[in-house]
Amino acid sequence: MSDTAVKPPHYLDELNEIQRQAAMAIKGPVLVVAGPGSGKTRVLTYRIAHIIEQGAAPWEVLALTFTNKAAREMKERIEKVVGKRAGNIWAGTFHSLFARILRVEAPHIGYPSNFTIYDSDDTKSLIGQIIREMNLDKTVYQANAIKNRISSAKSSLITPKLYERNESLLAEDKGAKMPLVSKIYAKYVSRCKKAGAMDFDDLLFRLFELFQNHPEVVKKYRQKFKYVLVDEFQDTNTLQYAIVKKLVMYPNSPRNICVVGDDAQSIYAFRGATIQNILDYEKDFADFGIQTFKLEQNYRSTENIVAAANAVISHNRRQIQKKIWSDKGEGEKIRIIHEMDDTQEGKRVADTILELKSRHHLKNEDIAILYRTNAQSRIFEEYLRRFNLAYRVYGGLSFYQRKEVKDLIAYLRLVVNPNDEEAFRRVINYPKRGIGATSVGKVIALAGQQGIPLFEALKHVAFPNRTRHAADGFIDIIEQARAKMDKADAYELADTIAKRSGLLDFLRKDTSIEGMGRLENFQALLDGIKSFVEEDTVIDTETLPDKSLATYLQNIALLTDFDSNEAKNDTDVITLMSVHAAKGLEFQAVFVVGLEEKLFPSWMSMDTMEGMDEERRLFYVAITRAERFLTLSYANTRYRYGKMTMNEPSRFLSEVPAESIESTSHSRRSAGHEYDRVERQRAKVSGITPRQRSRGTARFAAPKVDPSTFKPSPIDMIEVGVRVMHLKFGEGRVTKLDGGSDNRIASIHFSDLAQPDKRIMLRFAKLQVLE
DNA sequence: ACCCTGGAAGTTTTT
DNA sequence: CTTCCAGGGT
Repeated sequence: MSDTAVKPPHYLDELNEIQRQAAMAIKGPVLVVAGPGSGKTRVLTYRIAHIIEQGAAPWEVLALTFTNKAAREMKERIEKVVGKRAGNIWAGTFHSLFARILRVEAPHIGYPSNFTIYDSDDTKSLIGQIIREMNLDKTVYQANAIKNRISSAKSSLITPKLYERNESLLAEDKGAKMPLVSKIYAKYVSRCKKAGAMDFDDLLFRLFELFQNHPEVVKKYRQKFKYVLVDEFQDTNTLQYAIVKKLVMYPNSPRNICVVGDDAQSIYAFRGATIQNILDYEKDFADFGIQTFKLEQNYRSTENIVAAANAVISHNRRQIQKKIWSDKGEGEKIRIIHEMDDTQEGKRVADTILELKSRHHLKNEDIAILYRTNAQSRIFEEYLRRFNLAYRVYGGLSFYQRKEVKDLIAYLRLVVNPNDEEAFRRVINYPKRGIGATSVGKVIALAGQQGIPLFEALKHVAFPNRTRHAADGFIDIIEQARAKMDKADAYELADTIAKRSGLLDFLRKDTSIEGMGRLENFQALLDGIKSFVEEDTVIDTETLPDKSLATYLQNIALLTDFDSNEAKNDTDVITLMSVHAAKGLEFQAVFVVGLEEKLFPSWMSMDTMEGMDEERRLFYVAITRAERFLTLSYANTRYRYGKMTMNEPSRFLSEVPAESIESTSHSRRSAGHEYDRVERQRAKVSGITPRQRSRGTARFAAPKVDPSTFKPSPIDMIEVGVRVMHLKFGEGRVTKLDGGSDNRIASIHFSDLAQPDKRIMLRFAKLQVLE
């Protein structure tokens, strides 16, 4: 290259050669195959920055991600390069960006622009309602199962009409003794439409329909979005890819599209995702000069971890060839923890966390516990609390799914969209106002007869006087708020409703601990609405981000647990989450727990090859979250629905190469800590398991320390002469200290023991100083 | 119309 | 072990 060549802009200097090529190839179709920790996000962000630096307007860039968090991070990083303009990039989740488009275009397909978004609970409840109305046996027609079937039909572009004609789907339903699923599907769709509501899948499906049937609309967006990027492409479903194609595949299109993905990390097949999309993509764009880049250097993990990951994934057959490597040095070996039961697994993990923290100066935020099912978090929470380790559980119930929060939101939804059936049913008699099941039945009957919305029917049903009065009161609350909708902002409306509906008073009356918690959440919701109103968001020139209630509701409908503002308060905490939720994250130390057959891999997936492969990819995702320390754990028995179950160790454990595994004190053969061996021995003798004893049911040889109040003191509090408490040895006095600062050893006299003098390494021991 | 209670059923993974 | 719901009593 001559010396007159332009030096690449500075932000590109932060990329390696192949990353830079991928970032700079902004014209034409691009496929980036990105292994874990290979700087995928970095490439995407600098690529977008580059696109803008090369002259494109921010709003001409469409970047589709799977989580709000990923989108937010991306925007923040782009902002560092191109400044405030980054705010105008269309970066967000499929669902949120499509909702934004639909907000404008919905009238084209017979929806109001203030349509409601039904979340999973709404969907499930409506399906349940339909099943009840059809007088079907709900133990046969399970709402959840049907919801999944409808969801996957939509994700494969199958309308109710197509469903009815699809022999194989019908046969499957018959086989499952549910021949009427197609009928339920049809009813469900028409009820959603009548309610002016879209479920999560509709946000994609309806947009596709819109693009399909309204050429002038799709044309508008084709012209607008000159650059399209898709993150986590392996997790897109048929429908999502179909929409993306609608946007970039048309005559004379520049086809400036870049998809980034890793087939080995595809973990959402259950939701219709298919790596077939990657293969199709290569085929679809083959004639248009597709460029493929493989990012194979892992900057995240040590060589041991990468080697383990490679070995594990090699058990899967179909995959895009690549060799992930790291130059971070061999690093620590992988530890395996084997315990007798789930309780001990919990304790041992907490134990190991303490040890890691003191030995390697890790902070809580460097540590994560990952499990296959959310239900597993409990035991770990219990022990982390006992050991005084701060943590946060992600997943499970998000803030916006809590009852007290949903109740107020239902009122607000009804104000914005009086046809919203689910919101109506939720609050028509909550708090109790004397409109019971019989009355609601009348409303539903009338609405059905006359084909009018429930809220409309409520006005016209002939009720007894007392009920009529109650109904009028309810109608009044909603309609007064609606009348003020144009003038008042979201907070004013919400505040009024909170008071007038009686929700606030109702919550205030409950003075139990849980009740106060609920009130707190309720207030937090109001505060949240207030800050939504007051917050200065970057003004988007196209889709006016107003402070209206409708906008607020749309925003929160697509938030997950990850996005709640609670998370910001507690910073230095250990992360507990499902493996699915951990995708895209990284931690210094990772614990993958519950590695047993039927749990991880899940029993639901074990009967098919595809299912097993997906579980293995899930395991691959789990172990590649770790930067330096990886611990895998399993237990022989585990409580499920209150009864004990026995499990074999997960097959995945045996797929981890032996040379990556620490073999000294924690090998698979080793039964565990000294403490636990003692416990088990005692159990054998007394017939009492450690589990029972730790619950305080036994009086035998139990330590005199109550583990639930035991709080280990910091090491530097321990001095000669100090009285201390030890979990297993009881009370003692420090007689001597020696060893260097990193390696101090205390001699302690425990008067209750047969052999009272112990020497204890302080960095491992947990001692509580007694005042 | 509302409250209480006993029995049954349920847990993959998520936007 | 929880959560949900139906059915009976008030």
